[in-house]
Amino acid sequence: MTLPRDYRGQTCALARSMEIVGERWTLLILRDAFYGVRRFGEFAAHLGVPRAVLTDRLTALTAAGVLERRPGTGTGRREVYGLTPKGIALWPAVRALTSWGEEFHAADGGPRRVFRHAGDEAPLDADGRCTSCGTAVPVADVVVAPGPGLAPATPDDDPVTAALARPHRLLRPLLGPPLTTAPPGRPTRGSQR
Amino acid sequence: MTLPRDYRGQTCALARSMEIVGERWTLLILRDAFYGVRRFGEFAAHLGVPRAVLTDRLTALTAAGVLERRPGTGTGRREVYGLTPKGIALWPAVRALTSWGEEFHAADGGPRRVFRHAGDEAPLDADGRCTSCGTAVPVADVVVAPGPGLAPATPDDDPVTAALARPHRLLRPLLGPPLTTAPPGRPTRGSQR
DNA sequence: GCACAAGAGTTCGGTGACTGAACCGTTTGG
DNA sequence: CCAAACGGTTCAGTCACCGAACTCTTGTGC
Repeated sequence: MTLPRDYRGQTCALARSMEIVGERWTLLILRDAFYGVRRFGEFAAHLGVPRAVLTDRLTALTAAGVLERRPGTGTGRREVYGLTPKGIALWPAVRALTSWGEEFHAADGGPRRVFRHAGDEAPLDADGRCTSCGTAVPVADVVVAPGPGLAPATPDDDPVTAALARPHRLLRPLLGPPLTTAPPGRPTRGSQR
Repeated sequence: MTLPRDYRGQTCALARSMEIVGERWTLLILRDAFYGVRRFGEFAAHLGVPRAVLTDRLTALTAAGVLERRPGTGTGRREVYGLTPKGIALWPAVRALTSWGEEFHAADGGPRRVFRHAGDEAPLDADGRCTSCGTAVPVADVVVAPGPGLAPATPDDDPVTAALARPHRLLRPLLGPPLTTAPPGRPTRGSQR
Protein backbone atom coordinates (compact mmCIF):
# COMPACT_ATOMS: atom_id res chain seq x y z
CA MET A 1 0.00 0.00 0.00
CA THR A 2 2.75 2.41 0.83
CA LEU A 3 4.49 2.29 -2.49
CA PRO A 4 1.86 2.12 -5.18
CA ARG A 5 -0.46 4.57 -3.50
CA ASP A 6 1.78 7.57 -3.22
CA TYR A 7 2.64 10.11 -5.87
CA ARG A 8 6.18 9.11 -6.63
CA GLY A 9 8.55 11.55 -8.17
CA GLN A 10 6.51 14.58 -7.28
CA THR A 11 8.63 17.33 -5.79
CA CYS A 12 5.58 19.39 -5.01
CA ALA A 13 4.01 20.00 -1.66
CA LEU A 14 0.59 19.50 -3.18
CA ALA A 15 1.46 15.87 -3.87
CA ARG A 16 2.37 15.38 -0.22
CA SER A 17 -0.97 16.88 0.79
CA MET A 18 -2.84 14.66 -1.61
CA GLU A 19 -1.21 11.58 -0.16
CA ILE A 20 -2.82 12.47 3.16
CA VAL A 21 -6.13 14.07 2.29
CA GLY A 22 -6.50 13.13 -1.38
CA GLU A 23 -8.24 9.82 -1.04
CA ARG A 24 -11.91 9.33 -1.50
CA TRP A 25 -14.09 10.46 1.44
CA THR A 26 -11.18 11.98 3.34
CA LEU A 27 -12.05 15.63 2.86
CA LEU A 28 -15.71 14.95 3.57
CA ILE A 29 -14.69 13.33 6.83
CA LEU A 30 -12.63 16.37 7.71
CA ARG A 31 -15.46 18.70 6.79
CA ASP A 32 -17.66 16.80 9.22
CA ALA A 33 -14.95 17.10 11.82
CA PHE A 34 -15.03 20.87 11.38
CA TYR A 35 -18.79 20.74 11.79
CA GLY A 36 -18.29 19.07 15.13
CA VAL A 37 -18.85 15.43 14.25
CA ARG A 38 -16.75 13.36 16.58
CA ARG A 39 -17.88 9.77 16.72
CA PHE A 40 -17.54 6.82 14.41
CA GLY A 41 -21.23 6.23 14.07
CA GLU A 42 -21.98 9.87 13.38
CA PHE A 43 -19.50 9.95 10.51
CA ALA A 44 -20.85 6.68 9.15
CA ALA A 45 -24.50 7.69 9.31
CA HIS A 46 -24.01 11.20 7.95
CA LEU A 47 -21.65 10.36 5.11
CA GLY A 48 -22.89 6.95 4.07
CA VAL A 49 -19.28 5.87 3.73
CA PRO A 50 -18.58 2.14 3.98
CA ARG A 51 -17.52 1.41 7.52
CA ALA A 52 -14.32 -0.33 6.49
CA VAL A 53 -13.29 2.74 4.53
CA LEU A 54 -14.16 4.98 7.45
CA THR A 55 -12.00 2.89 9.75
CA ASP A 56 -9.13 3.12 7.29
CA ARG A 57 -9.46 6.89 6.87
CA LEU A 58 -9.74 7.65 10.56
CA THR A 59 -6.71 5.49 11.26
CA ALA A 60 -4.68 7.10 8.49
CA LEU A 61 -5.65 10.62 9.49
CA THR A 62 -4.79 9.88 13.09
CA ALA A 63 -1.43 8.44 12.06
CA ALA A 64 -0.79 11.54 9.96
CA GLY A 65 -1.49 13.81 12.90
CA VAL A 66 -4.55 15.39 11.35
CA LEU A 67 -6.99 13.83 13.79
CA GLU A 68 -6.46 12.49 17.27
CA ARG A 69 -8.41 10.18 19.50
CA ARG A 70 -9.46 11.72 22.73
CA PRO A 71 -11.30 10.25 25.68
CA GLY A 72 -14.89 11.32 25.51
CA THR A 73 -15.93 14.04 27.87
CA GLY A 74 -18.83 13.71 30.24
CA THR A 75 -19.80 10.57 32.08
CA GLY A 76 -17.13 8.17 30.91
CA ARG A 77 -18.06 8.33 27.27
CA ARG A 78 -16.35 6.57 24.43
CA GLU A 79 -13.40 7.98 22.62
CA VAL A 80 -13.94 10.60 20.01
CA TYR A 81 -11.99 11.90 17.05
CA GLY A 82 -10.97 15.52 17.02
CA LEU A 83 -8.97 17.80 14.77
CA THR A 84 -5.40 18.57 15.78
CA PRO A 85 -3.86 21.97 14.99
CA LYS A 86 -2.45 20.37 11.85
CA GLY A 87 -5.95 19.32 10.91
CA ILE A 88 -7.43 22.70 11.73
CA ALA A 89 -4.86 24.23 9.37
CA LEU A 90 -6.71 22.48 6.57
CA TRP A 91 -9.66 24.81 6.99
CA PRO A 92 -8.67 27.18 4.17
CA ALA A 93 -8.56 24.25 1.77
CA VAL A 94 -11.91 22.86 2.89
CA ARG A 95 -13.46 26.30 2.75
CA ALA A 96 -12.05 27.06 -0.68
CA LEU A 97 -13.33 23.83 -2.20
CA THR A 98 -16.71 24.27 -0.57
CA SER A 99 -17.15 27.81 -1.79
CA TRP A 100 -16.04 26.78 -5.26
CA GLY A 101 -18.74 24.15 -5.26
CA GLU A 102 -21.33 26.62 -4.06
CA GLU A 103 -20.33 29.15 -6.68
CA PHE A 104 -20.42 26.86 -9.69
CA HIS A 105 -22.82 24.14 -8.65
CA ALA A 106 -25.32 25.88 -6.45
CA ALA A 107 -28.69 24.33 -5.83
CA ASP A 108 -31.72 25.98 -7.36
CA GLY A 109 -32.58 28.11 -4.38
CA GLY A 110 -29.03 29.27 -3.72
CA PRO A 111 -26.26 28.02 -1.48
CA ARG A 112 -27.00 25.02 0.67
CA ARG A 113 -24.92 26.23 3.55
CA VAL A 114 -23.37 29.56 4.35
CA PHE A 115 -20.40 30.40 6.54
CA ARG A 116 -20.71 33.48 8.69
CA HIS A 117 -18.54 35.41 11.10
CA ALA A 118 -19.75 34.60 14.60
CA GLY A 119 -19.54 38.17 15.84
CA ASP A 120 -21.46 40.16 13.29
CA GLU A 121 -23.23 37.37 11.40
CA ALA A 122 -21.90 38.61 8.05
CA PRO A 123 -21.08 35.92 5.48
CA LEU A 124 -17.53 35.16 4.45
CA ASP A 125 -16.23 36.14 1.04
CA ALA A 126 -14.42 33.89 -1.42
CA ASP A 127 -11.15 34.29 0.48
CA GLY A 128 -12.62 33.51 3.88
CA ARG A 129 -12.78 37.07 5.13
CA CYS A 130 -15.73 38.63 6.85
CA THR A 131 -17.68 40.79 4.42
CA SER A 132 -18.51 43.14 7.24
CA CYS A 133 -15.38 43.66 9.30
CA GLY A 134 -12.91 42.44 6.68
CA THR A 135 -10.83 40.33 9.00
CA ALA A 136 -9.63 36.83 8.19
CA VAL A 137 -11.98 34.84 10.37
CA PRO A 138 -10.37 32.10 12.45
CA VAL A 139 -12.05 28.72 12.27
CA ALA A 140 -13.42 28.86 15.77
CA ASP A 141 -15.32 32.05 14.93
CA VAL A 142 -17.05 30.62 11.89
CA VAL A 143 -20.70 29.64 12.04
CA VAL A 144 -22.14 27.23 9.51
CA ALA A 145 -25.79 27.94 8.88
CA PRO A 146 -28.37 26.45 6.53
CA GLY A 147 -28.79 28.36 3.29
CA PRO A 148 -31.80 28.84 1.04
CA GLY A 149 -30.78 25.95 -1.20
CA LEU A 150 -30.80 23.39 1.58
CA ALA A 151 -33.40 20.69 1.19
CA PRO A 152 -36.00 20.68 3.96
CA ALA A 153 -35.52 18.29 6.81
CA THR A 154 -37.17 14.91 6.70
CA PRO A 155 -38.05 12.68 9.63
CA ASP A 156 -35.48 10.04 8.68
CA ASP A 157 -32.54 12.43 8.65
CA ASP A 158 -29.58 11.23 10.62
CA PRO A 159 -28.81 13.17 13.81
CA VAL A 160 -25.98 15.10 12.21
CA THR A 161 -28.10 16.31 9.33
CA ALA A 162 -30.83 17.27 11.75
CA ALA A 163 -28.44 19.19 13.95
CA LEU A 164 -27.04 21.07 10.95
CA ALA A 165 -30.48 22.46 10.21
CA ARG A 166 -29.64 25.09 12.81
CA PRO A 167 -26.64 27.44 12.82
CA HIS A 168 -23.66 25.89 14.51
CA ARG A 169 -20.22 27.12 15.52
CA LEU A 170 -17.40 25.17 13.86
CA LEU A 171 -15.32 22.81 15.99
CA ARG A 172 -17.96 22.75 18.71
CA PRO A 173 -19.30 19.24 19.29
CA LEU A 174 -22.47 18.83 17.30
CA LEU A 175 -24.01 16.07 19.40
CA GLY A 176 -23.35 14.56 22.73
CA PRO A 177 -22.40 15.46 26.27
CA PRO A 178 -21.95 19.23 26.16
CA LEU A 179 -25.66 19.44 25.43
CA THR A 180 -26.26 21.29 28.66
CA THR A 181 -29.18 23.24 27.25
CA ALA A 182 -31.09 20.09 26.41
CA PRO A 183 -34.86 20.33 26.17
CA PRO A 184 -36.50 19.42 29.47
CA GLY A 185 -37.82 15.97 30.11
CA ARG A 186 -35.11 14.16 28.17
CA PRO A 187 -32.05 12.59 29.80
CA THR A 188 -28.72 13.99 28.67
CA ARG A 189 -27.47 11.41 26.23
CA GLY A 190 -25.82 11.35 22.86
CA SER A 191 -28.02 9.14 20.78
CA GLN A 192 -31.25 11.00 20.25
CA ARG A 193 -32.38 9.78 16.87
CA MET B 1 -19.51 5.28 -13.72
CA THR B 2 -21.87 8.11 -13.09
CA LEU B 3 -23.79 6.52 -10.27
CA PRO B 4 -21.35 4.56 -8.16
CA ARG B 5 -18.65 7.14 -8.37
CA ASP B 6 -20.45 10.14 -6.96
CA TYR B 7 -21.10 11.01 -3.38
CA ARG B 8 -24.78 10.20 -3.14
CA GLY B 9 -26.89 11.79 -0.50
CA GLN B 10 -24.49 14.57 0.23
CA THR B 11 -26.21 17.92 0.41
CA CYS B 12 -22.91 19.72 0.69
CA ALA B 13 -21.15 21.73 -1.95
CA LEU B 14 -17.86 20.11 -1.00
CA ALA B 15 -19.20 16.78 -2.23
CA ARG B 16 -20.05 18.33 -5.59
CA SER B 17 -16.53 19.70 -5.80
CA MET B 18 -15.00 16.37 -4.92
CA GLU B 19 -16.95 14.67 -7.66
CA ILE B 20 -15.14 16.92 -10.13
CA VAL B 21 -11.69 17.45 -8.67
CA GLY B 22 -11.56 14.75 -6.00
CA GLU B 23 -10.21 11.88 -8.04
CA ARG B 24 -6.63 10.78 -8.00
CA TRP B 25 -4.25 12.98 -10.03
CA THR B 26 -6.90 15.59 -10.81
CA LEU B 27 -5.60 18.36 -8.57
CA LEU B 28 -2.03 17.70 -9.67
CA ILE B 29 -3.14 18.08 -13.27
CA LEU B 30 -4.79 21.36 -12.41
CA ARG B 31 -1.72 22.55 -10.54
CA ASP B 32 0.31 21.89 -13.67
CA ALA B 33 -2.28 23.79 -15.69
CA PHE B 34 -1.74 26.77 -13.38
CA TYR B 35 1.98 26.40 -13.94
CA GLY B 36 1.38 26.75 -17.67
CA VAL B 37 1.47 23.11 -18.75
CA ARG B 38 -0.79 22.78 -21.75
CA ARG B 39 -0.13 19.63 -23.71
CA PHE B 40 -0.91 15.99 -23.19
CA GLY B 41 2.67 14.86 -23.33
CA GLU B 42 3.86 17.53 -20.93
CA PHE B 43 1.32 16.45 -18.33
CA ALA B 44 2.21 12.81 -18.87
CA ALA B 45 5.96 13.30 -18.62
CA HIS B 46 5.87 15.67 -15.66
CA LEU B 47 3.34 13.81 -13.54
CA GLY B 48 4.11 10.22 -14.44
CA VAL B 49 0.40 9.56 -14.54
CA PRO B 50 -0.77 6.58 -16.61
CA ARG B 51 -1.80 7.88 -19.99
CA ALA B 52 -5.22 6.27 -19.85
CA VAL B 53 -5.91 8.02 -16.57
CA LEU B 54 -4.69 11.30 -17.99
CA THR B 55 -7.03 10.95 -20.94
CA ASP B 56 -9.92 10.26 -18.60
CA ARG B 57 -9.14 13.22 -16.35
CA LEU B 58 -8.64 15.71 -19.16
CA THR B 59 -11.89 14.59 -20.74
CA ALA B 60 -13.79 14.82 -17.47
CA LEU B 61 -12.36 18.21 -16.60
CA THR B 62 -13.21 19.50 -20.05
CA ALA B 63 -16.74 18.16 -19.77
CA ALA B 64 -17.06 19.84 -16.37
CA GLY B 65 -15.99 23.18 -17.79
CA VAL B 66 -12.81 23.36 -15.75
CA LEU B 67 -10.51 22.96 -18.74
CA GLU B 68 -11.11 23.64 -22.39
CA ARG B 69 -9.38 22.53 -25.53
CA ARG B 70 -8.06 25.36 -27.61
CA PRO B 71 -6.34 25.38 -30.96
CA GLY B 72 -2.65 25.76 -30.41
CA THR B 73 -1.26 29.18 -31.06
CA GLY B 74 1.67 29.77 -33.36
CA THR B 75 2.30 27.89 -36.57
CA GLY B 76 -0.72 25.60 -36.68
CA ARG B 77 0.16 23.73 -33.56
CA ARG B 78 -1.84 21.01 -31.93
CA GLU B 79 -4.64 21.65 -29.55
CA VAL B 80 -3.82 22.49 -25.97
CA TYR B 81 -5.68 22.35 -22.70
CA GLY B 82 -6.26 25.55 -20.80
CA LEU B 83 -8.03 26.61 -17.65
CA THR B 84 -11.43 28.22 -18.00
CA PRO B 85 -12.58 30.92 -15.54
CA LYS B 86 -14.26 28.12 -13.60
CA GLY B 87 -10.94 26.34 -13.46
CA ILE B 88 -9.05 29.46 -12.48
CA ALA B 89 -11.49 29.86 -9.60
CA LEU B 90 -9.96 26.73 -8.12
CA TRP B 91 -6.72 28.57 -7.42
CA PRO B 92 -7.49 29.28 -3.75
CA ALA B 93 -8.04 25.59 -3.18
CA VAL B 94 -4.85 24.54 -4.95
CA ARG B 95 -2.89 27.21 -3.14
CA ALA B 96 -4.32 26.30 0.24
CA LEU B 97 -3.50 22.62 -0.12
CA THR B 98 -0.03 23.41 -1.41
CA SER B 99 0.80 25.76 1.43
CA TRP B 100 -0.55 23.24 3.93
CA GLY B 101 1.80 20.66 2.50
CA GLU B 102 4.72 23.07 2.63
CA GLU B 103 3.95 24.01 6.21
CA PHE B 104 3.65 20.51 7.62
CA HIS B 105 5.74 18.43 5.26
CA ALA B 106 8.51 20.72 4.15
CA ALA B 107 11.67 19.31 2.69
CA ASP B 108 14.83 19.54 4.73
CA GLY B 109 16.06 22.75 3.18
CA GLY B 110 12.73 24.54 3.36
CA PRO B 111 9.88 24.97 0.91
CA ARG B 112 10.31 23.41 -2.49
CA ARG B 113 8.49 26.16 -4.29
CA VAL B 114 7.38 29.59 -3.22
CA PHE B 115 4.62 31.78 -4.58
CA ARG B 116 5.38 35.46 -4.89
CA HIS B 117 3.53 38.59 -5.90
CA ALA B 118 4.75 39.54 -9.38
CA GLY B 119 5.01 43.24 -8.62
CA ASP B 120 7.07 43.40 -5.47
CA GLU B 121 8.44 39.85 -5.34
CA ALA B 122 7.18 39.37 -1.79
CA PRO B 123 5.95 35.87 -0.90
CA LEU B 124 2.30 35.16 -0.27
CA ASP B 125 1.03 34.41 3.21
CA ALA B 126 -1.09 31.47 4.25
CA ASP B 127 -4.24 33.17 2.97
CA GLY B 128 -2.80 34.04 -0.43
CA ARG B 129 -2.17 37.69 0.28
CA CYS B 130 1.01 39.53 -0.51
CA THR B 131 3.14 39.91 2.60
CA SER B 132 4.33 43.25 1.33
CA CYS B 133 1.35 45.12 -0.05
CA GLY B 134 -1.32 43.05 1.66
CA THR B 135 -3.60 42.68 -1.33
CA ALA B 136 -5.23 39.43 -2.37
CA VAL B 137 -3.06 38.56 -5.33
CA PRO B 138 -4.94 37.47 -8.45
CA VAL B 139 -3.69 34.29 -10.06
CA ALA B 140 -2.20 36.01 -13.06
CA ASP B 141 0.04 38.08 -10.79
CA VAL B 142 1.49 35.10 -8.95
CA VAL B 143 5.00 33.90 -9.72
CA VAL B 144 6.05 30.38 -8.82
CA ALA B 145 9.74 30.22 -8.03
CA PRO B 146 12.03 27.44 -6.86
CA GLY B 147 12.60 27.39 -3.12
CA PRO B 148 15.56 26.27 -1.04
CA GLY B 149 14.13 22.78 -0.55
CA LEU B 150 13.90 22.02 -4.25
CA ALA B 151 16.13 19.20 -5.39
CA PRO B 152 18.81 20.28 -7.85
CA ALA B 153 18.12 19.75 -11.52
CA THR B 154 19.32 16.59 -13.18
CA PRO B 155 20.03 16.07 -16.89
CA ASP B 156 17.13 13.68 -17.32
CA ASP B 157 14.52 16.05 -15.99
CA ASP B 158 11.47 16.37 -18.16
CA PRO B 159 11.04 19.73 -19.90
CA VAL B 160 8.42 20.92 -17.44
CA THR B 161 10.60 20.24 -14.42
CA ALA B 162 13.50 21.96 -16.13
CA ALA B 163 11.42 25.01 -16.95
CA LEU B 164 10.19 25.26 -13.36
CA ALA B 165 13.75 25.66 -12.14
CA ARG B 166 13.31 29.32 -13.00
CA PRO B 167 10.63 31.69 -11.70
CA HIS B 168 7.54 31.59 -13.85
CA ARG B 169 4.31 33.55 -13.97
CA LEU B 170 1.23 31.41 -13.43
CA LEU B 171 -1.07 30.73 -16.38
CA ARG B 172 1.63 31.74 -18.85
CA PRO B 173 2.54 28.86 -21.18
CA LEU B 174 5.56 27.12 -19.78
CA LEU B 175 6.79 25.65 -23.05
CA GLY B 176 6.03 26.23 -26.64
CA PRO B 177 5.21 28.87 -29.20
CA PRO B 178 5.05 32.14 -27.23
CA LEU B 179 8.77 31.76 -26.67
CA THR B 180 9.45 35.02 -28.52
CA THR B 181 12.50 35.79 -26.44
CA ALA B 182 14.20 32.58 -27.47
CA PRO B 183 17.98 32.44 -27.40
CA PRO B 184 19.44 33.34 -30.78
CA GLY B 185 20.38 30.73 -33.29
CA ARG B 186 17.46 28.46 -32.54
CA PRO B 187 14.28 28.35 -34.61
CA THR B 188 11.14 29.21 -32.70
CA ARG B 189 9.60 25.86 -32.00
CA GLY B 190 7.89 24.07 -29.21
CA SER B 191 9.76 20.84 -28.72
CA GLN B 192 13.15 21.75 -27.42
CA ARG B 193 14.20 18.90 -25.19
C1' DG C 1 4.21 14.64 -52.37
C1' DC C 2 6.13 10.90 -49.36
C1' DA C 3 8.48 8.44 -45.86
C1' DC C 4 9.36 9.11 -41.21
C1' DA C 5 9.08 10.42 -36.52
C1' DA C 6 6.85 12.37 -32.69
C1' DG C 7 2.62 13.30 -30.28
C1' DA C 8 -1.97 11.87 -28.63
C1' DG C 9 -4.58 8.82 -27.25
C1' DT C 10 -6.37 3.50 -26.93
C1' DT C 11 -6.16 -1.29 -25.54
C1' DC C 12 -5.37 -4.75 -22.24
C1' DG C 13 -4.07 -7.83 -18.52
C1' DG C 14 -2.89 -7.62 -13.61
C1' DT C 15 -3.42 -5.51 -9.15
C1' DG C 16 -5.22 -2.89 -5.56
C1' DA C 17 -9.08 -0.08 -3.61
C1' DC C 18 -13.97 0.67 -2.80
C1' DT C 19 -18.65 -1.13 -1.98
C1' DG C 20 -22.32 -3.15 0.66
C1' DA C 21 -23.81 -6.35 3.75
C1' DA C 22 -23.19 -9.44 7.34
C1' DC C 23 -20.82 -10.46 11.46
C1' DC C 24 -18.34 -9.94 16.18
C1' DG C 25 -16.74 -8.28 20.58
C1' DT C 26 -17.16 -4.43 23.76
C1' DT C 27 -19.55 -0.74 26.04
C1' DT C 28 -23.56 1.33 27.91
C1' DG C 29 -27.94 1.85 30.00
C1' DG C 30 -31.68 -0.28 32.44
C1' DC D 1 -27.46 -9.41 34.50
C1' DC D 2 -29.50 -8.53 29.98
C1' DA D 3 -30.36 -6.24 25.74
C1' DA D 4 -29.43 -2.73 22.80
C1' DA D 5 -26.20 0.31 20.77
C1' DC D 6 -21.71 1.12 19.31
C1' DG D 7 -17.14 0.54 17.04
C1' DG D 8 -14.89 -2.08 14.14
C1' DT D 9 -13.81 -6.42 11.16
C1' DT D 10 -14.53 -9.79 7.52
C1' DC D 11 -15.61 -11.02 2.94
C1' DA D 12 -16.97 -11.54 -1.83
C1' DG D 13 -17.95 -8.76 -5.87
C1' DT D 14 -17.01 -4.73 -8.55
C1' DC D 15 -14.56 -0.90 -10.07
C1' DA D 16 -10.56 2.08 -10.78
C1' DC D 17 -5.75 2.37 -11.37
C1' DC D 18 -1.27 0.89 -13.10
C1' DG D 19 2.17 0.01 -16.66
C1' DA D 20 3.41 -1.42 -21.02
C1' DA D 21 2.50 -2.09 -25.68
C1' DC D 22 -0.04 -0.64 -29.51
C1' DT D 23 -2.60 2.39 -33.05
C1' DC D 24 -3.82 6.48 -35.22
C1' DT D 25 -3.05 11.24 -36.28
C1' DT D 26 -0.22 15.19 -37.05
C1' DG D 27 3.63 17.57 -38.37
C1' DT D 28 8.63 17.35 -40.48
C1' DG D 29 12.50 16.56 -43.51
C1' DC D 30 13.71 15.29 -48.01
